[in-house]
Amino acid sequence: MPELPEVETMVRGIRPFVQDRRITAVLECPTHCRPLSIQPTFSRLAKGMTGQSVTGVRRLGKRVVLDLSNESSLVVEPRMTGLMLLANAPDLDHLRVEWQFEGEQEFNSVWFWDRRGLGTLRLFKSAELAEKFGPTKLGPDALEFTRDLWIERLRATSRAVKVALLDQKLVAGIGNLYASEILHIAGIDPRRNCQKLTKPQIDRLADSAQAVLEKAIEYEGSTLGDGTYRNALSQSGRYQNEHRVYMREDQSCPTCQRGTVIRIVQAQRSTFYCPKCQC
DNA sequence: ATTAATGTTCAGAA
DNA sequence: TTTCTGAACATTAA
Repeated sequence: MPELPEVETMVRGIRPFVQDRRITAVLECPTHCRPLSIQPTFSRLAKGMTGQSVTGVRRLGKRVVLDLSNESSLVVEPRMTGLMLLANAPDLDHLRVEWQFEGEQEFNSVWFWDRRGLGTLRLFKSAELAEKFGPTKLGPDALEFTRDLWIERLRATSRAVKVALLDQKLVAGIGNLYASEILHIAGIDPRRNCQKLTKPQIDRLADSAQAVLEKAIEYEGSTLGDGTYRNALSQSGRYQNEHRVYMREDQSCPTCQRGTVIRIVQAQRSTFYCPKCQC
């Protein structure tokens, strides 16, 4: 589930213990699970990272990027259940990779933990990275959007607005959970054709996206019922307590009180909304 | 005991 | 060209 707020929380959590520190070892954790997708291979990744310093830690859409002193970057894609941890892994069996750092501070390792194992780790040269995640592959970050950019990008497709919000080429960082929450606060029917969105609706969408994502970062993301998502210290997020529609099927609408939240399926994913006040 | 669902991405088909 | 479908995997709920 890690979407923009969760990945931003991971980046902020590990940055103080990773930035400007030298990597002394990269280790594959013992596990009974199938191996993760690591490119080019685990041993090449370990060789390319060991001895390097981390020059920066940043978020690229829903990915965590560690920039290294040798002009290469590690791209961590948590997908469904991946976590970047400084301590307190939920269990040992799903720990995948450990990076150890030089010196003695409060935390001296970072782990990648992934229960489902759909996450990926990739090491790129700077030039490859720029190409792989350039503007043709990844849209502008959701937090960087302006109203004009929303208008330009949404008007260019005829898909349902909920489906368009999940398109990382259109806008980077929004996933299934926050798409429903954003559209609810904006009062927009998730099935609405993007080309039929009015100017006031797009203005509301722009405001709502900004507000929801910023508040979710402040609350350190959403930890759902299965408790998978955790911050770098393995503590739960708090934004799930603010959810208005996501996973609240049959509950009354917090906006209009008249409607009941319903669940529909779009692009094979659940969408939650209030049919009374989202139109 | 099967089957469906759960967050994401991408290749390949329509 | 754009949009849709299914698969990658582990775990839980019905």
